[in-house]
Amino acid sequence: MTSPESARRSYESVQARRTQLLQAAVRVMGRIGVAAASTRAITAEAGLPHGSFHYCFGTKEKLLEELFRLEVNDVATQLASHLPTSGTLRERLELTLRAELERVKRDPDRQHVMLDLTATAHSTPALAELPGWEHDRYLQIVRENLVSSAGSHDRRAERLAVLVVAGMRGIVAAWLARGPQHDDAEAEAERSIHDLALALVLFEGEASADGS
Amino acid sequence: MTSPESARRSYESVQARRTQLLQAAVRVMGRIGVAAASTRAITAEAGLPHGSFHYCFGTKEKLLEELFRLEVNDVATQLASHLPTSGTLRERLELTLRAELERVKRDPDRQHVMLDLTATAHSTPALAELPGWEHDRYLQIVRENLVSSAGSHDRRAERLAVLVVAGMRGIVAAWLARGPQHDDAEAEAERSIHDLALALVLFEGEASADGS
DNA sequence: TCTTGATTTGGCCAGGTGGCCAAATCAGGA
DNA sequence: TCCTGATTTGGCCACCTGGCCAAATCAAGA
Repeated sequence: MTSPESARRSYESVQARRTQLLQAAVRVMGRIGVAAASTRAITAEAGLPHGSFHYCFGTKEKLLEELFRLEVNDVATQLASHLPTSGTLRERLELTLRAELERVKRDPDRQHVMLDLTATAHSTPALAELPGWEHDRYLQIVRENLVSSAGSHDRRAERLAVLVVAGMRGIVAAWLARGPQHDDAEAEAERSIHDLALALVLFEGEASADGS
Repeated sequence: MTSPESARRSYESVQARRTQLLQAAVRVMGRIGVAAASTRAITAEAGLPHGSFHYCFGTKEKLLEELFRLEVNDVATQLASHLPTSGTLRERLELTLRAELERVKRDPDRQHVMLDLTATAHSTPALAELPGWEHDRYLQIVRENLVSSAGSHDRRAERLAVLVVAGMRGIVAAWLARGPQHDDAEAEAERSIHDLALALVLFEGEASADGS
């Protein structure tokens, strides 16, 4: 009976459909950008009819918000799971920065989607608070690692964490700007990580001696 | 004869109309984002009829490319004009970073437009090379200043410049993520600049002693 | 004066957009 | 068994999008 063209889809929970759409969204956004990823483009990528979009999310803004939160959580999880707990401060800083760069290199389009989502959120009132939340998220993870692993004071770890996150962002942005196929980009990023880790270690040493 | 509603616009050169549209574009993009800035929204902001858009630019992509180049040139000019030529390395680094932060604080929407344009360019084949060109532009300016002003070797200045630009990007991004009205953002950015300048000076000192 | 070319303008087009809905379909408990 | 609520689906809507064009208007040189 179930001939191919008249085959009706088996029923799934709304949650299952939601995750399908979210995964399809990040794929298609990585290919054509956030702005060009229409509700129809997303449902088509997921192999679902257009009507399912409104049924599962109601509004495109809802999809964007949920996608942003999911992606940030995923990045935060990967970041947290690669934080080193032993070694010198310099080694730990290098490993942290390198792990983040490796994550971006593993799937550059995904990071492009994150940056595109952040830009979109900035000019969307309902999503305007998300970039701040995202930044605080990364900051907290790095700070707590520095406190628990280096045993430094909260105040000192905070200042160091801010520089780590800022440098991380800048190094990743530079690598992305050059493009994944650019050869020099990788070497420059590696050198930046090496140099930044050294600079931060020297800064930490200087600061722990002096009280500034 | 020239009754208000039938008053025809006085003729201007295409270039004049182009700059009108470009200025209107950056205004409206700062308000509603790059993606939402349609050709009609831009012409309306400029007080021109819709047809003038195609007459002046032909394609929206052309407007985007020209706008990107203009904005990058403007940022680069402001950056170059505020580069210090005297003082200790630490003072010069602080001034450079602070000048860039002040530029962003002077008109945050403009920086949002830049980031949004960069994200858009990444998923637009015709504009894909612009982000790399932008990054190299800033890098070159900072590097040349370090060479001429600090007299350091090209190789050393290059590595320092990369860290300066990366840190600059990260600090500005952090400030923007918090939002212009957030009080703590300003203090944190100032502290980051202070700390980063110190870290880079220590790095430079260490590197000039050792040969790594 | 006439003519040539640049500029202005409003309207037109095919196509895409987000959102919505009612009818069809199904799963599972009463 | 029937029935209630969840799910699916295709089509509909008003609106907006980028691009285009021909007629109207004007400036300035021949």
